[in-house]
Amino acid sequence: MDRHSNLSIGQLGQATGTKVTTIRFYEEQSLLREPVRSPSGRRQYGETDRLRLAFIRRSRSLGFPIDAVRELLTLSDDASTSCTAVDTIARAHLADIDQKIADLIAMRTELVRVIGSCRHGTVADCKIIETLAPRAIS
Amino acid sequence: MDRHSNLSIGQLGQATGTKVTTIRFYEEQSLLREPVRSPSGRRQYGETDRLRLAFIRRSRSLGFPIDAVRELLTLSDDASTSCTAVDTIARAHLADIDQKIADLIAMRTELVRVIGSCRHGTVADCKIIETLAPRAIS
DNA sequence: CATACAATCTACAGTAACTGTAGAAGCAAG
DNA sequence: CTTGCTTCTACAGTTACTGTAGATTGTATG
Repeated sequence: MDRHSNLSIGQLGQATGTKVTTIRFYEEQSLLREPVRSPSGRRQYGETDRLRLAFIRRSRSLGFPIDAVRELLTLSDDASTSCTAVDTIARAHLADIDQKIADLIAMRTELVRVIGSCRHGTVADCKIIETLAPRAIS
Repeated sequence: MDRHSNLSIGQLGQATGTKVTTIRFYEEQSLLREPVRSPSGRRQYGETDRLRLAFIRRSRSLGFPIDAVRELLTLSDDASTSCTAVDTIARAHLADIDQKIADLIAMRTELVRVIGSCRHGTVADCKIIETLAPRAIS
């Protein structure tokens, strides 16, 4: 239908906000199929490729790891798949994100506590260093 | 004073919750000095090493990158350094963490929106896939 | 003492998801 | 024709470890 846009790798990159090297990387990872080549060996892409890459980029921007993106692509290629599989992947990823947020907040809380103890003297009685080192506490 | 504990690398690992390979890695990264060796070439650590490693582990658990830990160690080695340098590193790290949290929360918000649109049909009319792919939206 | 098993040694590959580089070749414009 | 940009392949570097192979050493038991 519409694969006649004939984009160079640079143009595809422009169109999707993707670096050229990253596109080649996705190809190597089999997220993108190997494109048609020009007589001199340059990659030529069409609208289908652009849409697929856009899908990949959007998934990645939501933090889905490459493996999950690969699964999502496979699922989306088969229109009869149950959407439940898609939902499962997305919820697993959400749980991951929640865990990361929780970890970072815990880290942050502790770090703020450490920073708050700084009295801006010399390191000799620096509370930050002391807090980091069990040495000076015990 | 107290460097006569003579710990094997395994014992040092036990004492600080660090894997043996990680300890060797820290040595390679010059976070830990090269320890004394036994006649047969095995590493022997003392209390000073244990404290230094504990400092590293605590810093790492707060998310300080290795380079920052290296700086903190250097600073803490010179008792006359101004604590301000330490404070600066810690605050920079805090800003980093805050940015990461903000990014994750934005991601999460968007992901929840995507997941919420799932009606559990087939992929053919899966809102998650649609949301990921610009194709079906336009 | 012999033997088995655990711990240690060095050196290197693998992880995640790219990014950057080198060196060669193609392509368009002046 | 030359300049300069894009593209090509192939490979190294990033972060902070983790795991593995193959060899050696130390320890405990029979």
